[in-house]
Amino acid sequence: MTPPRSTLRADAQRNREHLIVTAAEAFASGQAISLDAIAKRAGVGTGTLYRHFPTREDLVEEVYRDQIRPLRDDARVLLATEQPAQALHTWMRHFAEWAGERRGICEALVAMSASGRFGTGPVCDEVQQVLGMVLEAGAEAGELRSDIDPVDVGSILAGVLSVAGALEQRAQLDRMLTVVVDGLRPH
Amino acid sequence: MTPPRSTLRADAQRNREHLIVTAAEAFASGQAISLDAIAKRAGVGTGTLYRHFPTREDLVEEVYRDQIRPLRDDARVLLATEQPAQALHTWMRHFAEWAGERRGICEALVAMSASGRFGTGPVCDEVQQVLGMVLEAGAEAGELRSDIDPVDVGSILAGVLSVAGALEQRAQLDRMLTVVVDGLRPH
DNA sequence: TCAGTAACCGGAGGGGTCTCCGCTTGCGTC
DNA sequence: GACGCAAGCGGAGACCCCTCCGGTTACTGA
Repeated sequence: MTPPRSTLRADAQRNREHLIVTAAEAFASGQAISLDAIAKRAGVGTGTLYRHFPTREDLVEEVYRDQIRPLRDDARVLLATEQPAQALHTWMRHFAEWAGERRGICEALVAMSASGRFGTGPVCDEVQQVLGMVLEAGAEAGELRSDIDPVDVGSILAGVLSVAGALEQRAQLDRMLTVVVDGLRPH
Repeated sequence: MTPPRSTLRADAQRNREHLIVTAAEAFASGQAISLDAIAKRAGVGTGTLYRHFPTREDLVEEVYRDQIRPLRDDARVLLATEQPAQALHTWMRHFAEWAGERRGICEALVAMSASGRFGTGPVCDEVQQVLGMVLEAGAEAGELRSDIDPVDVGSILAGVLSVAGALEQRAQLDRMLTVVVDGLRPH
C-alpha cells in the first residue's frame, strides 16, 4: 500500500524545470517556436511537456512568473506619484509595453479570461492583484468606481491587448485605454 | 497578347460561390469543422479554398455577409426608442448574442482588428457603420463623445467578446460593456 | 537490498492549417 | 475551330497541436 503522493517525483521535477528554462530561452529569442520544438530542445517527449503544462498558457504563465514582479513595484510608485485614475492608465500602458516584449502573454491572458481562469496562474494573478490595489486606491480617492471586479478590468485589458497589442497600434491602444479608464470612473 | 483580366474566370467564380454556400451550411450546423473538410465537401482542393479566402476570417466574413443586415435595422429601432447611450449598450448586447450563435465571428473580428483591417470585410464594415451611426446620434444628443473613431469602438467590442463571448459569461460581458459605454460618455 | 507499484516517460499518430508547384482549363485571338 | 497562355486547380507535404498508451523508473515498505 503506497500512500498517495503530493510532491512531484524527482525526475518529473527536473523535467518540469528544464522545460521552463528551455521555453524561457526560446521565447526570449523573439522567434516563434512550436511546443513540440521546445520539448525536443529540452530533451523530453511532447507527452511530458503536455503533462506538465496542459495548455500553452500554463507554460507561458510559468515562464514569466518572475518577470512580472517589477510591475507591482511600478504600480506602487505610480500610485505614490499620480492620481489613481491616471496611475491606472499609465500602468496599463506599462503593462502593454511589458507584454508586447514577451511572446505569448497576450494570447495566454485572453485564453485565461475566456476559460474563466483569469487570476489563476502567476502572471494573471499578479495582474489581478495590482489592479485590485489600484482600484481600491481609486475608490478611496473617489476617482474610480468601487463596485468593480479586478477580474473584469483585467479581462478588458486582455481583450484590448488582443486586438491592439502590436507596436504599430500603440496610438489606437492608448485611445482605447482612455475609454476604459474613463468608464471606470464613478457615475 | 492577352489583356490583364479584372473579373474572375467562370470556373473560379463557381468554386468561390460553392465554397461560401458549403461553409455556410457547415457553420450553421453548429459543429466545428476544418477548412480542409469544407474544401472536400465543396469538391475542391484545399489550395482552391485558400486562394479564394487567404485567411479563415475572409471566409467567415463572406459567409455572414447577408445575416448581419438585420442588425442595422435593429440599431435604427433602438435609436428611435432609447436614449443613444442606452441604445449603444443594448445593440452591443444584441450583437454579442448574434455573434454567439455564429461560429467563428468573434475570432474573425479580433483577427481583423489585430491586423488593422477592421472595417474591411462585409461584417466588420457593417459593424463599423452601425457604430458610427449610433455614435453620431449620441454626440448630437450630447450623450456620447464626439471625438471617437467607430473602428476603436468596434475593436474594443471585438476585444471584450474575445474574452467573454461565451454564453456562460453573459453577466461578466454585460458588466464590461457597461464600463465601455460609460467610457464613451463626454468628459 | 529488493520487490511491487504508482508515477512518469516518450513518441507514434490523428487531425488541423497552410503552401507550393506541376498540371489543367477557360477564354481571347486569329 | 484551333492555338496559346494566363488563370486557376488540386493535393502532396511540411509543420503544428495534442492524445493515448505500452514501456520505464523512482520511491516505499519490508
